[in-house]
Amino acid sequence: MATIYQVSELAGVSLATVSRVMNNNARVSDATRAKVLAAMEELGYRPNSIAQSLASSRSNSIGILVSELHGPFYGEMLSGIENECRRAAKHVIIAAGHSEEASEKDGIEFLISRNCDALILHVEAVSDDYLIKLASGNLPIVLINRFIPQLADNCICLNNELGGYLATKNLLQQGHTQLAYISGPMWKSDAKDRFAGHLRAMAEFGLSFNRQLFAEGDFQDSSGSACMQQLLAKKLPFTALVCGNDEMAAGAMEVAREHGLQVPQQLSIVGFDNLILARYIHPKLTTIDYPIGEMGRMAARWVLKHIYQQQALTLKNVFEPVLISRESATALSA
Amino acid sequence: MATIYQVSELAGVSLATVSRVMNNNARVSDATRAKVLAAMEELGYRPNSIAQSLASSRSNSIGILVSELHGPFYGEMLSGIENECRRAAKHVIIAAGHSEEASEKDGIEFLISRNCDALILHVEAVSDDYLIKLASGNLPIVLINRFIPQLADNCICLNNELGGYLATKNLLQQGHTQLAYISGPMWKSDAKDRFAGHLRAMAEFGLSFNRQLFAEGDFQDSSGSACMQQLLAKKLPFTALVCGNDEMAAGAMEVAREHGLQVPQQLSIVGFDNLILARYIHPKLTTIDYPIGEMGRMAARWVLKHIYQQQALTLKNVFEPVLISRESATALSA
DNA sequence: TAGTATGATGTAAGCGCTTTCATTTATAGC
DNA sequence: GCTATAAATGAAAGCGCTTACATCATACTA
Repeated sequence: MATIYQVSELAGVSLATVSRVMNNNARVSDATRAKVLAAMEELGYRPNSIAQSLASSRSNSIGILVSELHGPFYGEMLSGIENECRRAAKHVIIAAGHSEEASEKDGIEFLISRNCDALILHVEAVSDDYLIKLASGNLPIVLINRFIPQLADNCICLNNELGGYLATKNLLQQGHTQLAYISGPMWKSDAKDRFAGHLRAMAEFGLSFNRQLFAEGDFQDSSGSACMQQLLAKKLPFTALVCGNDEMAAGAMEVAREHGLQVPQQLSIVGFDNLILARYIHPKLTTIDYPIGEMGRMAARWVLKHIYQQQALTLKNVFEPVLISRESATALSA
Repeated sequence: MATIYQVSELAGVSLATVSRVMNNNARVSDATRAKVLAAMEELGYRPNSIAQSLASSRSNSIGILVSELHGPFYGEMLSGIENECRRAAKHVIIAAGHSEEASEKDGIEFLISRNCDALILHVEAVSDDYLIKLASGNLPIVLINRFIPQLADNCICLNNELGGYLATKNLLQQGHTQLAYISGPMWKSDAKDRFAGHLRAMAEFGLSFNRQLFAEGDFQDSSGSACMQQLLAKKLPFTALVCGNDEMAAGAMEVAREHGLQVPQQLSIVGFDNLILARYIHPKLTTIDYPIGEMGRMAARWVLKHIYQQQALTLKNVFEPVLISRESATALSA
């Protein structure tokens, strides 16, 4: 592999000049630039990014921490980030946190030791204080799907409350009055916010929340099934079900089917996230769109703008969810 | 951030000694080692991986190229790889190739410029020759889901032919004799191999292949739907359908439903890959398991063994698929 | 006891770049 | 043509490590 030294020799200029044309910041005459470029071409020169990093104390890499690499959600997010970074010739280093405090901290440590220029984190288990302290260091971080007032500018999130509101309102507008709710784990802020939105919509329609028709799952499809079993076991009537996410909705729908309930004729179901699977299950799931790919892209842009000085980019911190109306929720037939 | 120099000063030893205890290869007396460790601890020293890489010309990072970051398939694979690498404190740099030749080459270039110690590639569009040439350089590569005889040792793949055989045989054993086939794009070796397996099973049962009941899609669910439409339009009878992958099976199943065909009572369907979605669609899809996560892990192990000298690891190059029997395929009722 | 392995440590030369500062060369004003 | 100023280029000092190679004790051999 050719080095900058060989290029400089072939072009008949100094190292410094070659470096300048690479980073095309300082002024280099057109003639010299052409010579250097020709030499690079001839040698098939490719800069050694490690050496660049060491010399410039900038690794051009962005650390990403997600809960899991598999599953329908994070892939979308990574895809958005990678896309944006690649264009800017930055690279991503990825670690998984598995929604566990120790593991998340571990992953962050790992990324730090890798000399990332910035971190994009989708963390759930770690405390606000930890993050605030982390952010006060000299390594910039951006948080996806988590809002911490002190770090507001660094947070890219979805208005989960509005999403919960929209999901519920949709059902209410179609005449449903007996709604059940399967929530994600209430210690997660998104689960809590979605539920808050539900409550707001209920109140707006003059309906009171019935604790009997509420169950708390863990965002997995299996817990959707389990919660649905619980709900059904109570023998209380309800004509609509709103779920904290699509996966639990899928699990719940299956149980409904097993109990001979027709969806949506006898039971309307709405999910949240608009995962791919929402289109695959039958009937197709009405849900709330969570533009996670777009949000990943935005996080990457945040970094490009703040760390790599790409001033032209415009940023957006909070995304508004929209209802995706499909087949699983319909008007209540008299 | 403390540097090795400060550690050496505090411990009262030379740089070299500190470096030795970090890499604990050379012999250092226990007393000295303890002093150094204490100094590191006191300073909260963390080695600068960039500097290590430059000095040792080893980046401790492994480049991964997948077709897409999103979607149900690659996430699983990445997860397997990350898992294995993380344990060994290696990191992964990820790029997407989008199943296009230019883009794949581009991604590979990108990874090379990032000084990866090895590459794990899931490529589709690039030619065998290109890969052979690439492999002959000094950057080791391992190929997932692609078999090139000259590079046999570097290939981790699934016996797709056997998978196709198993899928079809399952139907045949249940009494079906009129089978339709929706294939992936025949220029992809996995699609071709799966189809070859289908043919072998058919032949084994003394059945001849009917070109009229064959359609070629692109592995996406929409093409599964389109192919199913074509097949149905021909008005030829068939009681079972084997699909090149789960996504196309899902698309096809939906069209079947729209045409009033009961699955599996009137039409048995089998997919391939055993994606998560296979469990979500209704009826649950009978399919062939593709242990892509395990294969990703194996690719990582290959690298750990060959590049980072972890001799203890045992490797496996070809994986055997197994049939996952669920609800979408049943015996032909007389 | 000198002679020689052997183990523990130190010295210093890079790894391939970036970047400051000094120097040279071109441009302009008079 | 000569100085004042700006633009282009070069020299060289790192960035924080690894790793020959050199050095120095210490332990063993004959």
